[in-house]
Amino acid sequence: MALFDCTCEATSGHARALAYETAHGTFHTPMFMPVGTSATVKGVTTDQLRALGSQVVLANTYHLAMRPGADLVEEAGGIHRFMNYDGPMLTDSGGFQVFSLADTVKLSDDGVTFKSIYDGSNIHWTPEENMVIQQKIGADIAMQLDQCAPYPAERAFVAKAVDYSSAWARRCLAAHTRPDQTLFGIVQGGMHLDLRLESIRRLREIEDESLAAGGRRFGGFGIGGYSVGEDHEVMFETLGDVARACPEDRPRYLMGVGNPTTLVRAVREGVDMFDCVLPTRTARMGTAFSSTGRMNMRNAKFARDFTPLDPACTCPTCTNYTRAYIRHLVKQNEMLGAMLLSVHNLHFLLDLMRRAREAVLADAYEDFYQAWMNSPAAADY
RNA sequence: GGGCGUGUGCCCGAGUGGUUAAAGGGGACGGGCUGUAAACCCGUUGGUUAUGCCUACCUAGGUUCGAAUCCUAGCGCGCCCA
Repeated sequence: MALFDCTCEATSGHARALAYETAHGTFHTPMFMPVGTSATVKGVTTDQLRALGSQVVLANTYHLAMRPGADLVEEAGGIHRFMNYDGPMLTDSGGFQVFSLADTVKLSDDGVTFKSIYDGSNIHWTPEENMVIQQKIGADIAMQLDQCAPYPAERAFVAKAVDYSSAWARRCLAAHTRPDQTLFGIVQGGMHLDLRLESIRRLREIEDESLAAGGRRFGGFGIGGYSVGEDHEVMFETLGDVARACPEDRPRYLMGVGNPTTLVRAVREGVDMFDCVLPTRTARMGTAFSSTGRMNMRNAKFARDFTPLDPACTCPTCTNYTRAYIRHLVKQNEMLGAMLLSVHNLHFLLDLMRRAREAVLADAYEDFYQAWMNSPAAADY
């Protein structure tokens, strides 16, 4: 396989099992990607990530550009060497910060202006400048600069977000040159199917033009702007049509979604990749994912429960520690509690997608889906 | 033995006549977290036969229309003097 080749190994209904070649190894879908915003998956070492079977790990362009700075990461030998992770990596462009830090952001046709959360300074990025930064950081996959619209939002506002995002997609693709890195486009359009399809149409047009001019194409399609406050059912009204309108020969990446049931459903709609802070953030806050549903480890009912966190789980946390101990750590605000739960929650989602992949390879995804939806956990996520 | 100070809800602690079932922390209990400004945020936290009633600011008396708040005595604790 050549760099960035994408092979479809199997399908089962709309669900797919892909193999995708990067300079740091091949990753296989369906897949969940742990989020390591500031060049660290909080509380988890890269050795542990490897042992958990983590494939792609995310980092964030906005945060790394502010601290420690893209030049420093480049000087360190790139993001992989800097954080000691030799697997595939992906950087989000900062598009999510256009949403999450909206109060400090100004948009224009020429890009985005942030007020740094670190020191209050103003940072202006054109799409080209964003590409320069992401290429210095050096992840295997860069995301285009985009605008993630909130929900609810006026249709005109969402349409404008599509305009900005597609204009910036064109400029990002033209500016992206690093040979060992690929660039994903991002679909916007909120909960409006016509805007979503228009967004996809423009991305395909942009890469057709690029290819015709001897340029590159997108390595995959990010589906952004979901999970921004809407009910899950609202997302599923359009997600399947959106996913399947994306090119069939490349990964479809539903950005920012980590709810287990949502993952199982989205794979059935043809989505291949996911990332989310949910497993690690909820872990730090004391919540565990389990085969029987969510467990708030602060709850008094676990005080004298000397059984494993999830008896059905094989992760290091579940094989070595009890609920009572983890509750004690969480209640005392001991950092080990957050670390053990982070490992467990990541294992839960990584393993869920591993089993989803096996089901696709066996052309039995519908059975896997039904089994999950009928499990005690499904209703709890 | 004498002087001065102090005693508040599970804990610490504010309050020094009425708007006080009593600020604020902590703890406890519960909830939330979705391309990470989050080891964070939000509730509840005297009892009850509950738009009321009861019990409560060391104890017992007292002043007052009204006291956690003022007075007296006792008890506990702290510091200083002997």
